Amino acid sequence: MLYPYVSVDCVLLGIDNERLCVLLTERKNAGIGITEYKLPGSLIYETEDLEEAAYRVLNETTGFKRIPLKQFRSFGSPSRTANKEDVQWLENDSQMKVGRIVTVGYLALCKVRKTKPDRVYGLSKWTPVTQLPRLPFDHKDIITEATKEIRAWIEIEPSIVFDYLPDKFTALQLRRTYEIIYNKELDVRNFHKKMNSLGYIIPTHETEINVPHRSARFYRFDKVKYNKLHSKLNKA
Amino acid sequence: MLYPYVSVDCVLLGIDNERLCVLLTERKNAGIGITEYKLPGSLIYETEDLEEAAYRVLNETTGFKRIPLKQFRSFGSPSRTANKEDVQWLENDSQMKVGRIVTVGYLALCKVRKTKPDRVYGLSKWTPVTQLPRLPFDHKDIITEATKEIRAWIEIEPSIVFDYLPDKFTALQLRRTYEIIYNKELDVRNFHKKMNSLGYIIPTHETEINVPHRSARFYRFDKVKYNKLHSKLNKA
DNA sequence: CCAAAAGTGTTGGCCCTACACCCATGG
DNA sequence: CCATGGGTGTAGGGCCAACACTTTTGG
Repeated sequence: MLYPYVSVDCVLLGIDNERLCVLLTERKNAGIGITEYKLPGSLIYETEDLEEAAYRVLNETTGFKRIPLKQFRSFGSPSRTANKEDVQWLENDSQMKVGRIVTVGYLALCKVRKTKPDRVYGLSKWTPVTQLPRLPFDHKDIITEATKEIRAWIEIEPSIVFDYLPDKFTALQLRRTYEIIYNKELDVRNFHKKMNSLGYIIPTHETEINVPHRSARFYRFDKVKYNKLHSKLNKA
Repeated sequence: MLYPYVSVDCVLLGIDNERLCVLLTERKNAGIGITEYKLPGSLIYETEDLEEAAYRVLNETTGFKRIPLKQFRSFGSPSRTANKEDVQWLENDSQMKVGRIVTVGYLALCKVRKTKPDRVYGLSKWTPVTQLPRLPFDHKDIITEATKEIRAWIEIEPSIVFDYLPDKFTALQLRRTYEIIYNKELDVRNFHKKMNSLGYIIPTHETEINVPHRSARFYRFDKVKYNKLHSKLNKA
């Protein structure tokens, strides 16, 4: 049974074509010939924890099950449901009468390529955060808050960027990720130095092939070493 | 009209007798001769924003109106309301039937002395976070999360410590505040240097009187200078 | 004169920044 | 041979941490 007072919304961020993008899902039943988008989200079930609901949405939308999702803020203005069209759509979709809804925002950085269209949510689409379409409720505000939050989160838990990257990645890919998220250029040499000094980014013996320039080395993220280094910090 | 699905809880932290303390309010109607405590909190009203509700609770409990309150996390486990006694009390108190409740946690650092007992909330009591009594729902978890959060918040917005301190304060008072919140000793000389280098902590010409040792200078927090310094950071 | 806290400078290490050149590869 | 990105070292500045003594005041 759905609990029609509280929802979760997931802001899934990824990088596509050198732009920071957010995953939007198609609104089903928006009307004939009309395609509208929204943040992936759902009313919670009566017996479901908030985090559980967020992981359900993540999985239904992307197929991912275990990437770290962070609760970053709740949104509860009574005027969230001021737009009658939005409420109407939600009532159709959930088959419930809804009044005011407080929503809990969750955030993740994840791979753009691997997401898939889904039975539950319909088509989804990675959209640059600078080119958002009209969105229902206060979804634009939620996205704005989420993009601010992601930087703070990466500083606390740098490992989340490796959920976004492929298992083997080049120094350039990692650098670009930081450049796009922080929206500034980073010095190549300093970046290499820092990367090598961390101890948990391990050079492999594989390199790129078939590139029209010197081939880049692939690196991998060593989770075990990372965890050891970070568990020490907690004690200090 | 109360909205019996969502509540706010305020974790008001302060320092008393060299210990980090949290404000707990008396549960009214707990039973004859029994004194029970809880976090100051309330169901939200139907037309009230979350932040509005949090400020209402702050004001009703402490008389403070404008100190910065930060939303830090929501708690929504279905088992929050597992304890029937807690639910019973809440139903008595609110005169409403309640089932599951999602609560939004707010956090502030504030002055211990100036709080006052209140008509709405009954007596309140500053209690060391290491000596909490039995608390209803998941209030202990909420306090634990809040004490973790306060450090991160001070780093982002150092001005909040001055809401806790009196208008004129000594270097020792400020240092003790940091020592207690971060739970480690700070070097006196380095602390003075840092304090003087910030530019928004202004020495006054007043000093302590009637102390059995060299009297300390009072400092004040210059909000205007602070804001100027910080608005530059936002642009960079 | 004693106890208690106030106040004050210097040094070394670490980390961050800025900056320029040669290397490997495919076309 | 050229275009493209890969990969490397050094020097200066700022910030933090460590460290000890003299001053003031009340009792």
